[in-house]
Amino acid sequence: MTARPYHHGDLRAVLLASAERTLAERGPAALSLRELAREAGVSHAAPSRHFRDKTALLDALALTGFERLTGRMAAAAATPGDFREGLHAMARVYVSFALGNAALLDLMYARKHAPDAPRELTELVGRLLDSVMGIITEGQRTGEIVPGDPGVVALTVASALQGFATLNSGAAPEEADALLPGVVDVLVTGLLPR
Amino acid sequence: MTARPYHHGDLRAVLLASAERTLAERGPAALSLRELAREAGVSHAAPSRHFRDKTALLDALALTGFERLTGRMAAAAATPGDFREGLHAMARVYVSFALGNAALLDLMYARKHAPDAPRELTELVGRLLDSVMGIITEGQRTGEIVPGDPGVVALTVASALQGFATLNSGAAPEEADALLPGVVDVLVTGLLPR
DNA sequence: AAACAGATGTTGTCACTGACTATATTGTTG
DNA sequence: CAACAATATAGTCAGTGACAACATCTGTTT
Repeated sequence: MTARPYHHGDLRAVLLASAERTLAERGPAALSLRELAREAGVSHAAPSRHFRDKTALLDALALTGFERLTGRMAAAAATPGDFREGLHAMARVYVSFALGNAALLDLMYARKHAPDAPRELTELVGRLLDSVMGIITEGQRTGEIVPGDPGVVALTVASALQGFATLNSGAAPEEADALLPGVVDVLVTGLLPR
Repeated sequence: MTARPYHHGDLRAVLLASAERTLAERGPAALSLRELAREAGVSHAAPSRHFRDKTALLDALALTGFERLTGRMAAAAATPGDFREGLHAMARVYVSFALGNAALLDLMYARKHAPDAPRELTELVGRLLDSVMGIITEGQRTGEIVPGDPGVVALTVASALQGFATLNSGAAPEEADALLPGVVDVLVTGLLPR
């Protein structure tokens, strides 16, 4: 059979998958278009047919990352249970994604903040905040959560999750898992004595 | 006088300063040892006398960043006032550094989490957490803060600050300044109604 | 003061990279 | 089947990080 067909057939997807693996295993500096092409068994210029330049590939990678993360967060937000359970569930989802894809998450936010960031990226991040906002407004409706601007409350929660991930990246996952519930509870009850 | 002395005199410091400027203005991808050398007016191989390789320069840069940040945080922690004021002050310091040096902060944490991160980096980050821990234990001593593992409380605060910075990087600084006090207050009072 | 040694800087080179151009092959559609 | 778009190839260019060999400077020791 076709020992090596002229057309790869699925180059774009293969390049993205390969790039994500390299990113996770050897960091962003080790990511080279030419090496990706070699791994895919195509010529060094083939990737340019699917990504105008390296940045375009990174943007596409960041996009897939946000899509997956947003999907998981939306799913976690939709599972039944009281507010506190829901918050812990979302925290687990976010942090487990962040720690399991640390380099990718770095790239995601780095590209999002780039001056030439594509519109889709910022939109997806908005939807991510929406999923947090959802359980906040729901909790406020049932009286389980302090009233006030839900945007600020959601931002506080999202900030804590993202920051926790950044500060614990590189640490052993079990360690982070052990710390997370306590952090979420501090978030829930606040710093002031009750 | 010496039109261009053989010895630059201060190459290491100039390279670091130039690198930080380039990082802030054009991003990490635009950082090239050769360009730094050109800007400093030395040959392309001169930087290797001060930094074994590019990573060593980045590590040194990350180190200076943590030194400055840790210093400012310690100063903020030492200023008098009640707990809530102190917390707001530290939040302002951390976030203003983070937003004013977004690319550098990225680099700082990226290098800290690298498998070959130098020991000094992790030590400095520890001292940074200590400065947060300081006002927490002090607040607990005076009864202004909920008792419990101060490490977990400090981690929650630090996480929220770091995450806030990440989520608001790229936004206008005034916007972040407007949001931060509300976020800190949510952190202080918690999500549960009182 | 002369000699030395170590630090600092230079030139030259290598393999690798991202980007570009021109060309070849394939698949599709009228 | 012929035109056309999509996809891949080969070749090339300037820029890069790393390294090696050599040059110059500076401080110290004798």
